[in-house]
Amino acid sequence: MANGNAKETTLHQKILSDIESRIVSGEWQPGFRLPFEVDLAEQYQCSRMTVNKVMTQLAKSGLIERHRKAGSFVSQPRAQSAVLEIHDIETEVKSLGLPYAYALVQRSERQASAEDRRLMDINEATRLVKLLCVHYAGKKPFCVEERRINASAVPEVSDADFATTPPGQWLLRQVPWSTAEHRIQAVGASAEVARSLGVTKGSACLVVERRTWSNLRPITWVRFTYPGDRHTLVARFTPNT
Amino acid sequence: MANGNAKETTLHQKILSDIESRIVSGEWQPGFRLPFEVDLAEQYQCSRMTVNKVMTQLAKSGLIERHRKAGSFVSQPRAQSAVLEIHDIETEVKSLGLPYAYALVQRSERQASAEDRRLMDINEATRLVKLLCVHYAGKKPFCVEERRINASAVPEVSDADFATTPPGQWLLRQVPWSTAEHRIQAVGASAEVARSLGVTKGSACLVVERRTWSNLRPITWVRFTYPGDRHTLVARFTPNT
DNA sequence: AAGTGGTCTAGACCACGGG
DNA sequence: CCGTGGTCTAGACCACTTT
Repeated sequence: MANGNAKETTLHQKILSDIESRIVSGEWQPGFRLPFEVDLAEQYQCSRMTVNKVMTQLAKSGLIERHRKAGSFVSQPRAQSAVLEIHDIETEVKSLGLPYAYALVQRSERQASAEDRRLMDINEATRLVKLLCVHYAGKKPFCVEERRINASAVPEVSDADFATTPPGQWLLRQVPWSTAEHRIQAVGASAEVARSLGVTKGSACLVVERRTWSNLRPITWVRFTYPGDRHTLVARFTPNT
Repeated sequence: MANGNAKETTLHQKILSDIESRIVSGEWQPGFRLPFEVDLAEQYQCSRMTVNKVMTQLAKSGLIERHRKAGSFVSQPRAQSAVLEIHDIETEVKSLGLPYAYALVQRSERQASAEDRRLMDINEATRLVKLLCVHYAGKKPFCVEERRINASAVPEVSDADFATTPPGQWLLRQVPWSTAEHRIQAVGASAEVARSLGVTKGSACLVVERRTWSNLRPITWVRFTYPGDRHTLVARFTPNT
């Protein structure tokens, strides 16, 4: 049907893509009630568990909604949620085929200021390491990184040398798994950023801010500022998966 | 452990969050080999299928990697993938507590130009409807929408009246399920956009471009331009789900 | 009250891949 | 080879929700 050339291996994958294509092709419109699990099991000559696995997956992906006693229904299409891959800057630069370089511009350590507390949701007793770095692609500045690291949560940061290692990579080793929130905006370059990036003041820049927690503790806040004409974020969405 | 106050209901949920918290807390470091399914089933006093469900989910979320004969291992933390919710503009405006309004500025229909083909991956025989619209939050312009719709794939578009209904909502009803690719950039406002948005020319704007396919056919291309100081995209990431 | 999905079990067979 | 995960089954009981 509307299926490219996916190599169907397992039984539940076949059933999944079969039902999926009926939905995305419009054969089963939003609101349509799908056959019950027992009936599908009969149709596909398999056990109910196998069908259930498929239906559970379809429900998780948002393609159908399920209600006990009522049945399973094709969802009304809703707000799209796209997956945004946030890569490491070094990886990003190298995937462009350009040599990567990094420079630490400034470093300080002190108690959290009011501004810090606003950005990071921490109290004033918290110690912070603040960094300003520039990432280069070839000779050109690729982006500016402003970073705050919670030294109370990650005490090793006080001894860390960020002269050669970008703080993002260092943190990834210190705090393996985390939760993050990203904010994406367009802003005009400040005088300082414009100087670091080699662009004119006020020119459009893409700003990605990230706050990171681990075990519910704030770990780091970072703001990446990219020249607007040199960087694009890409996100993809498919009903599958 | 590091778990907030999630109300654990089912057995596999309990096992899942138990293992999850061991990983995110660092008790099980990246590279650590988890107990085998049979052993976990023994530990939790349940069947292997239940453990398998949990482990499969952990693998899908990227927290662990699994290899036959070798076992299951805590993953090395990789590039973060954050989920970006792309909302309908009307919903977005109303969620800010502001009255929503919409205006169609311009409409045309013709064969695809070279520029159109570059943006949409279509051939020159394709007919396109091109629209220019402005979305308002209260009295202020909220964003400008430039849109191209594939009239060969969605012939009903020729009769559609976009004077009162934004094309996004109309399309959602015509083409219920689709694949989309988003590109996010910062650009300086062009003279035309600046006029429509009531900002100064060259001021930073957030641009979200979306290409949409259904059944592998290109359906629509749209570019939303938001004043940079009035709009932020938010994306969240958690190891769960 | 009845029917549906949600969960769980105790098996089973197979394919992959490390030793 | 043979241990591991991947898949599948044919049951079972329960919770929820609509009737």
